Formats: sequence, C-alpha cells, structure tokens
Amino acid sequence: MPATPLPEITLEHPQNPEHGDYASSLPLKMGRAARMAPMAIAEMVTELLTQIEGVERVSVAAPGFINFFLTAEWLTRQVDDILSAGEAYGNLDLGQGSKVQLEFVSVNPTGPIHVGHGRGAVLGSVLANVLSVAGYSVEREYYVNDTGNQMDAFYRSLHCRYLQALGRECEMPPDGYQGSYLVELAQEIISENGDAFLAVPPEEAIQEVGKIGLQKTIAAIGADLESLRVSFDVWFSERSLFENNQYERAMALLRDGGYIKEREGAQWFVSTALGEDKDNVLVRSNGIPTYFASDVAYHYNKFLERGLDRVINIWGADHQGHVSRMKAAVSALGIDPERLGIIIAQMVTLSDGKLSKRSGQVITLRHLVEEVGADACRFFLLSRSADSQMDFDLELAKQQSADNPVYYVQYAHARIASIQRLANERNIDCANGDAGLLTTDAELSLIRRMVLLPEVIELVARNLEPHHLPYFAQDLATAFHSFYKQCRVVSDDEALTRARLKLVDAAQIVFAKALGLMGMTAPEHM
RNA sequence: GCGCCCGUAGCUCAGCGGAUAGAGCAUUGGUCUUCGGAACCAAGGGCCGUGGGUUCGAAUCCCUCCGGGCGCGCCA
Repeated sequence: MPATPLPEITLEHPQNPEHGDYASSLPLKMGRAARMAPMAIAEMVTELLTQIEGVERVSVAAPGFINFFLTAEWLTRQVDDILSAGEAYGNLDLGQGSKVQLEFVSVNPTGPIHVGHGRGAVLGSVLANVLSVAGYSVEREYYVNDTGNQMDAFYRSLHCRYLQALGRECEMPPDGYQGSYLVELAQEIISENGDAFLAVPPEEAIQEVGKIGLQKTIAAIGADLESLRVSFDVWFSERSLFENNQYERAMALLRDGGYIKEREGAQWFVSTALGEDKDNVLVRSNGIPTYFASDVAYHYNKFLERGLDRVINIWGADHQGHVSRMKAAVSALGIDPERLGIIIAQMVTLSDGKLSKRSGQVITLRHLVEEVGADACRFFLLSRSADSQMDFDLELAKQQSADNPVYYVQYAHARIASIQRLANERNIDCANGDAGLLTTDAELSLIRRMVLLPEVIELVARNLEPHHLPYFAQDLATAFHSFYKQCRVVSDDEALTRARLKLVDAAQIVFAKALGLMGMTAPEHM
C-alpha cells in the first residue's frame, strides 16, 4: 500500500446493531489517496489489528467499513466499574480545572420573567452542571442591568404608579412599563412604606422608590428562577462597572488601541476596522454610555480583571445582532475571541401566542412552573436544540402529565428503587454478585446504553448542547423498561438475582446522574 | 435590502459526511398484569422545502430560490 497521509481516525456507533458496537469508515476515507479498493484496505487493516481488549471480533463490511464487536465480558465488567465509580461515573477531565463562566438569563429587572427566559435559564444551569462534571471550574452569573435608559424608565414608571396609587395625578412616561406588575409593586411599597415618598422632592423620590422596586424585582426574579431550580453564584451589577472604574479602564484600552473615534459628538467603536458592517456608538453625544459600552466593560472585567479562561453567554434570539460586535470588541481588548462563546437560544412560542415583555397577556415562568412542575418544565425546555425555535404548548404540557417523557424516565428510577426495597426486605446483598452472569440481550443492551453516559457528557460539554441529555435519558429508560419486562430481578436463582441487582444498582447510578445533570429529581416513589 | 436561526413521519422534534433516516405524541393491533401497567411488543406513516454543485458516499458541506422566526437605533 502506498504511503499516504492518514485521515483522522474516527469511530462511530452504527445505528444497526448488526454492524457492531463501533465502526470505522477509515478505509473509505483513504481509498482514493491510497489508490486501493476500500474493501482491500479494510481487510488489510483488520488483519494487522492485534487482539484488542474487550473486542470480541472485528469484521469487514461493504463498501469498506470495519466493525468492532464488544465482548459480553467487557460489557458486564462495566457494571462493576460503574458501581465503584458511583456518583462520579461519567466525570471527565476535559476542562482540567480551567475557569469557565456561564452568564445567562440576565433579564432586565423590570418585571417578572417569562417562559422564553426560562429556556435560557435551564440551558445555562444544565450546561453549568455538565461542565463542572467535565472538569471545569464553573461560575454561574446573572448580569443585572441596574442602570441605563430602561432602568430610568422603570424608575419613573414605578414612581408614577406610586403616585397614582396614592390618588395623585401622574402621566406614565411614553417609554414606560405599562404592565400591571408595576401597579402591584407600587401597592406593595405603599403597604410597607406608606406615603413617605410624597414628602421628598420628586427626583429624589423617583430614585428612592425605584431602588426599592429594583431590589424587590431582582428578588422576585431570583425566587422565580429558584422555583425552576436555577441558581447563580454571582449577581453582577452593571452599575458597579462604573463605580469601580471598569468602564474607564476598558475604554482606555480601546482608545489606546485606536479603536475609538469621535464623530457627530459621539464616541464610536470602530468595529469596521475589525471587519464589521458598521461602527457602534459607545458614548452618546449627550455623554451617556450605551449598553454596548457597559458590555465591553463587563467583558473587560470578566477576562482581564477576573482572569476567566472562558466565558459563555446565553442570549435570546433578539440579541443575535449583538454577537459579532461583542466578539469584535473582545478582540479589540486583546483577547482571543475564541474564548468567548455565545449561545443564542431561539424563541419559545406558546400555543396562545408569542412571548413579549411589555404587551398584554403573557405567561410568566412562575405560572408555568406552578402548572407543569419544575421537572417537566426543565425537561421540555431542554429537549430542543437552542438553534431551533420551540413550541411550548401549555395545554399539552399540562395534560401530558401521564404520558410525559419525564415521567417515563423518572418511573424507571422509581422502579429500581422499588426493586431495591424488595431485595432489602429479603436481605439480599449483591456485593459479591457476579455481573458476568448477565448474558441476555436485554441485559447487555441496557449496559450498552449505560456506558454511553461519558460520551454524552463529553458531547454536551464540547458542543455546548445540553439537549442530548434528555434523549439519552429516554433511550436509557427504554432499555431499562425492556429489561425489566424480560428479566425478573429478584428470583429463586440467588446468583442471578445478585448479578441482576448489581446491574440495577449500576443503572440507578446512571439514571440519577443523568437526571441530576438535568436538574431533575430522581424519585424513589411516584 | 443585509445578517443570524429554522424548514425531516399527522403533530413536536432528534440526527448534521457514511451502511435500510430515528424518537415521543397521535393512529391501529397485540402482550399481560407474581420486583410498581406511569410498562412491554408490533404495524402503518417520509422524493429529509426547491433546484443545482462538491464527494466513492449528502438530511448532513457549498450556491440559488421558496416559506417561517429574530435582528439591523446616539434602545437594551
């Protein structure tokens, strides 16, 4: 065979079990360069392969695949490996302890959060779980936009509602928040502080009332997210960027790099110099920095002050246009833009309309969680790739409780717990069980599913695609239920009972791990 | 007009360079009901939006067009 550069050697899982547990299409890939028939290469490579541990046989299949079949011994040995790894099963060292920050949700604190925000929340929290388990040092952060135009509008709107609630005349600002939320918030403030702010000068009152409202709103958002089991390590204040000179330093860096030009009284980031379509305003002609300027300072802070190795932001589809200029800004700060990952989560629509923050009827996240529960909520919001728009049919989700895939998966875990209870009652100890006694297709198929967990974790961590997790869990549950139907665990055959109990214990570890990574409960009873 | 995302089974979506395109729900028919039936088994159902191209091989990569969503502000 002529010497040729070797293509990347990849293995895949054939979808047809007859093609083995692993397969390689290497011969097909190198057929042309080697000027040989792929089948001949496959034959040759196969003959050269020495005994591989755990591989029962290697076969060649047209038009040039090499198929690998695992031995039952190797598979059953994994049961013991999983048991000894315990909760740590599937953990990886991909990250090697490097510091990665996930910033997600970060909704403006001007009202309750909605279903669409819930998607980013679940995506972020699951990604954080997976990355931690994959060897990264993970930090979850919520960026609080507590300054700027929208905050100003929020303050004025709230103050206005406050006055109205106390019977005073006040016209809502044109860019104000019209929703009923602020009416209720004003009412709450009155019940706690009375009309105390009527006595202070209006501009001062706006600030006082606004600050109270802001704190309450942030707390409410935090509580809503907690109900979905989403939490953060850091709530980072945008305002602090200005108070701690982060903004000044970031702008100085850009200026030194020649990335800031003054034009029409405003200061522009010349992103066109970095291949962008247009420049972007950093400081308006009225001297007030834009949100973009804050964000530049924020990323300056993340990378240069806090020394994060990697930053992942999860944004809604409406922020798509912001992606490339943010990357440009990061590289202008002298940071490799590869270190910044941005996940755009496409919109979530509801059966009765699209989510919108300021217009009329909208389903809050809290309402959704109350209706369908955190587990189902998380599973559903997770089950679609972030790139795809998602249709969340509230009615269906409510009715679906019995046929819901989430229960299907959790039921498998509960069934295992039930088997274990029975084994406990009968004082069966499987510690010295021999997993090698597991030989049926149902048993081995279950093991084949179980051992995929590390691969799934790696896939999710590498591609930042948590949606693979629910699919894995479902497939695992299918394999388990099928096993359960075919194989009686606690039986008269003591040796087999102990072997199957081991399998069941190991399966429980895998279920618990998968459910845990998804932030779902792993119930013992249902 | 420009940018990004999506168009795969009746519905909601996986698969994103490999061997007969998958799952859930829905439909139809079976199992059985001694460890929890919230279960299992099986069937039907698809020119993978269109037309080209690259490749030994394309749902997957490139281009055209069509359809849908989101952006394109000295808003965030």
